[in-house]
Amino acid sequence: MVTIKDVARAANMSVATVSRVLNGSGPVSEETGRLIREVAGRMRYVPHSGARSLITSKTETLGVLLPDLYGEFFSEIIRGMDSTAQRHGFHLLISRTYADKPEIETAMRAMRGRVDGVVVLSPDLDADSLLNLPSTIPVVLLCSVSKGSQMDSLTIQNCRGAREMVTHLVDRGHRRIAIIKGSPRNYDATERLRGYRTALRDAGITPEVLLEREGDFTEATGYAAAIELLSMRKRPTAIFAANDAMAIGALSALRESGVRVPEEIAVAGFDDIPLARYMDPPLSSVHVPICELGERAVEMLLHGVTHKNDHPRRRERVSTELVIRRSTGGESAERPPPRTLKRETVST
Amino acid sequence: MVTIKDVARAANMSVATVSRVLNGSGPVSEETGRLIREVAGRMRYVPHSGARSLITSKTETLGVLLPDLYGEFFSEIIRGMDSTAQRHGFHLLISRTYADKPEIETAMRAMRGRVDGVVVLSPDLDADSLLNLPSTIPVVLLCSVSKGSQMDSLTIQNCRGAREMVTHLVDRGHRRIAIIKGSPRNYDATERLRGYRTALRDAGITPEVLLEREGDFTEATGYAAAIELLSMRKRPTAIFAANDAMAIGALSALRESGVRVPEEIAVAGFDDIPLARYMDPPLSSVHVPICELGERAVEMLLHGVTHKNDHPRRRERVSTELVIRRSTGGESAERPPPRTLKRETVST
DNA sequence: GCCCTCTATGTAAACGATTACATATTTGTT
DNA sequence: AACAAATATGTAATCGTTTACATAGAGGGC
Repeated sequence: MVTIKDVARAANMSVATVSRVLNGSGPVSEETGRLIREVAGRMRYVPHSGARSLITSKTETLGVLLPDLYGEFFSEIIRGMDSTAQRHGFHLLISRTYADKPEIETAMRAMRGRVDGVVVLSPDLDADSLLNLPSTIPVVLLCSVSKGSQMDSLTIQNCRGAREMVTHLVDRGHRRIAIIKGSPRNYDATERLRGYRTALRDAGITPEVLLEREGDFTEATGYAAAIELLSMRKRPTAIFAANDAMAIGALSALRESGVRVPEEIAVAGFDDIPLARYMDPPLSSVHVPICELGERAVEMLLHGVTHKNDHPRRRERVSTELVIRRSTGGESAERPPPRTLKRETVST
Repeated sequence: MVTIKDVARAANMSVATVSRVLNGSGPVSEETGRLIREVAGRMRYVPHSGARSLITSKTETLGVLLPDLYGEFFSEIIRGMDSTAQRHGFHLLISRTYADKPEIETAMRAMRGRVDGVVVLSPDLDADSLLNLPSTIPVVLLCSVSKGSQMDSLTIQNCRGAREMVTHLVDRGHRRIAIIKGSPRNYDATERLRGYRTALRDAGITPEVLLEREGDFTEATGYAAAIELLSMRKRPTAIFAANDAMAIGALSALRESGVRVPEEIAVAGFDDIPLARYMDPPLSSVHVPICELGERAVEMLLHGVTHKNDHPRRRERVSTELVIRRSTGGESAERPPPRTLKRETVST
C-alpha cells in the first residue's frame, strides 16, 4: 500500500507539503502542486482513512440504523440518503437492528468512532424513549419523535395525509369507513389512525371500534382484516388501509369474495408505492416522497455534524400528497406512462 | 472521548494489559481481566476504529457497490448481506453508483482503505470488462461474471429458471410464447432470454423475433410491450416477462384491453416478489432467494478476506424455483397465509 | 543595508491503538 | 536449593496522517 511518505519521496518533497497539496491547505507553489498531484495520481495514492480520522477525529461517514424494513421504502430511503451523503463527500455505514433497547444500544456503540453522526429509523414507539441515551454525536430520528427533544427528528405528515384521504372518502358519500391499522407500537401507524379518526369526527361521524382492524403493514394481515370486515352484518362501504401493502392484501381478499371495488367497497392505501397504479383497480393512495425523506434526514444530520452537535434541535415533517385512482372511484385519467426510461431500473 | 490510556490509568494498569484483556490476546490474570473489563464498561470505552485499523490494517468493514436498484431486490439483498456481515462482526459500507467505468473506479477508490473487501453488483454487462482493474482487496461480483475470472462471482440460475418456466408454458399447450426482455446490456436479462430460447428449441419451436419485445425491468415497459403484442395479427397465447415488475405491467395492459388471463393469454414473471401472489390473477413466477444471494455473497467475500485474497476463485450460482399460480393456469391452491407475523415488516 | 512581511517548505509531535520485546514474579523439576 | 519454564505485566516502537512551529529565501519600504 502506497503511503504519503512514498509520494513525498517520489516527488522529492516532504510529507507536509504533499499533505498540504492534497488537502488544499496552506500555501504551495503552483509548480509543486502540479508535480505532487501528478505523482500521487500515477502512484494511485489513496490516503488511509483510519490514519486521517485518528488525527482529525472525523470519519466522513454517516451511520444509518434501520429496523427490519421491506420493500420499496428501504431502497428509496437509502437512495435519498446516499445521494445527499455522496454529494457532501460522506459515506454511509448501514446496520440493521431490531428495535429493542439493547440491540439499538449495541449498534450505536459499534458505530461509535466509525461515524460522525447517525440516522436512526425507529418507527417503533418503545425504542424512542430508550433512545434518550445522550449521544455525543448528532442523531436524527426518522419516523419517530423523541419526547426529550434531545435530537432532531424528521417524520411524515401521517396525520394530515390520512385525514385528507378519509375526507376524500367522506366526500364521495361514504359513512361507514373502516381502517386497517398498523401496529399500535408503530409511530406512523398511530398517527395515521389519528388522522382517520379526526377526519371522521370532522364529518360528524363517530369512530366505531369494530371498524378499526389491526394489521402489521403486511399484505397477509391486510387480507385477513378485509375478510373479517366482509363478515360483518353491517359491512363498511370503504376501507382505508394504513399502508399500500395491506391495501393490496385487502384488494385480493375482496376480489376472491366477489366484491366489486369501488362499486361495493372503496379501498385506499398509504405510501403510494410504484405498484399502486398497476393494481386492479388502480389503488388510491397517499403519496410519500420517500427519497426526499432520506435526503432531508441526511441534510439535517450534516447540519448537526458541521455544528458539532451544538445547534438548536429541529422537528421537521415532509408533506404527503393525495393520489386518487379508481379504487375509490376516481376517474383514473392517469395512464401508465408509455416506455418512460426516466428511472433506469435494475431489478434482480 | 475516552481512550485506552484513560482506562489504563483508571485501572492502574498499562495500556498493553488493557489491550490484551479487551482483545483476549496474551495471558492475563483472571482478576485483572475482571477489573479492566469492569472499568472499561463503566467508562463506556469504545476503541477508536481508525487507530485500530491503522496498526492492524484491517477495517472490519465490507463495501457494497450497488447500481440504481429499485424495490424488493435492494432491501432483500442488503438484509442478507448485513445479517451475515454482522454475524462475523463486520460492518457494511454502502455506495450507489452508476454502472459506468469512471463511476465504479471512483467508488472503488473512495472505498479503498475503508473496507477489507467489496461486493460489486453490476448487472450491466459493460461494467464487467471494466472491472478488470486488478484489485488488491478481494472482490465478489454479483449478478455478473468476469471473463478474466480474477474475482469470485455469484449469480442467479437465470437460464435454468427461465427455461423451466417456458417449458411449463409449453407443457400447458402453448406454442406461441412471447417474451418481454430486459435490457440487452443486463446480464440477468440476457441469461433469461437464453433460457427462453433454449426451452423453445427443446420443444421444437423456432424462436420468432417478433415475439421478443424489449423492456427495461420497469412496469411501464412491461405495459407497453404487452400493448404491442396485443396489436399483432397473430397474438401470442403466453407472455413470459423477464421480471415480475414487467409482468405486472403486462397484466395491467391485458386487463385494460379486456383480455382474460390465463384463458386467452397466460402470463409469467421472474423473481417472485412478495406481491406476485396478490396480483389478479396471482402471478406465476420463478422464485429467486434474494436474501440468500446477499448472504452467500458476503460469505464468499469473507472467505477471500481471511485468505488475504490469495485463494482459488469461485463461480457460484444460486438456484431458483418455479412457482406456478393462476396466471399460467395453475391451480393456485396457495392461499395468502392468514396473519403470519413471521416477518416483522415495517413499511412507512 | 536593515528589518519586516510574505511565501514556500521542512521537522517533528501528536492521534489511539497493537504488539514485539523486556522484565518481574511464580511455579515446577531435579 | 538452583534453575528452567511459564505466567503476568510494562515499555516503547509502530501504523499514516495532519499541523503547529521552525526555517529560509524573496521582495519591499525606509
